Amino acid sequence: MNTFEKLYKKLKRKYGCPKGQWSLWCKRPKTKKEKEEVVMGAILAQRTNWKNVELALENLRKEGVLLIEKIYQLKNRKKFLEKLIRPSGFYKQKAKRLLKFSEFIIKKHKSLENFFKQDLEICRKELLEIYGIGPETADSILLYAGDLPIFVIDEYTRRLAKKRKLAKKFSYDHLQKLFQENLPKSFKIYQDFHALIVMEGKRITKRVAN
DNA sequence: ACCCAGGTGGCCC
DNA sequence: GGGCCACATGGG
Repeated sequence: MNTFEKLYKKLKRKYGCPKGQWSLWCKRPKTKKEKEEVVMGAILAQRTNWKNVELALENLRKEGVLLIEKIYQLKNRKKFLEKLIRPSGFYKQKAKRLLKFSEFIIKKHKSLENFFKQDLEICRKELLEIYGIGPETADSILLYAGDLPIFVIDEYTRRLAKKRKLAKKFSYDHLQKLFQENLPKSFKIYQDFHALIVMEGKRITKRVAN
């Protein structure tokens, strides 16, 4: 067993099953509706506290628009969408991003399901071409909504890699390659491992703050 | 009254 | 390829 696998086992023993947000994100299989909720969450979570994302998701749910098709229909009611997602911060940008994403899915692929029928590489390339979708958001969507084997690199992963000296370079592509080369190519392991890294990261942040 | 949080795009060199 | 900035809210 290599360093990465050992770390995974260790965190797994420490935290057990994914909790909170991760109980949905790591759920298998997910319904169509749940997958769409994961996508919205991934966009709203950019540079924001998960607690604030939940407030925004709750507003969308109450209005019955926590679906890609429904968001697309709000294209002429941008102010309304902005109001709903306000708690997640950067709400004007994020409203634009949700609309751009929905427009892409509906116009080009009809549904999220159809979109995921393509090869992983094609899916990723198309996601990165959408305004407001960078590598982390794209990979979160592929891994947690699409159940596709691609490892997500975020700030917590980067910090952990530095702390444990898992790498010499810490660019997104390099770290992603490193994690993937040292783990079995399994979306289930990638989903769990990344969730565990975030759970561990939050615990440490909290401890330092106290 | 600060400071922080799963990023991204635009601009500059 | 990398550095700096804007974007905005809720909670400690």
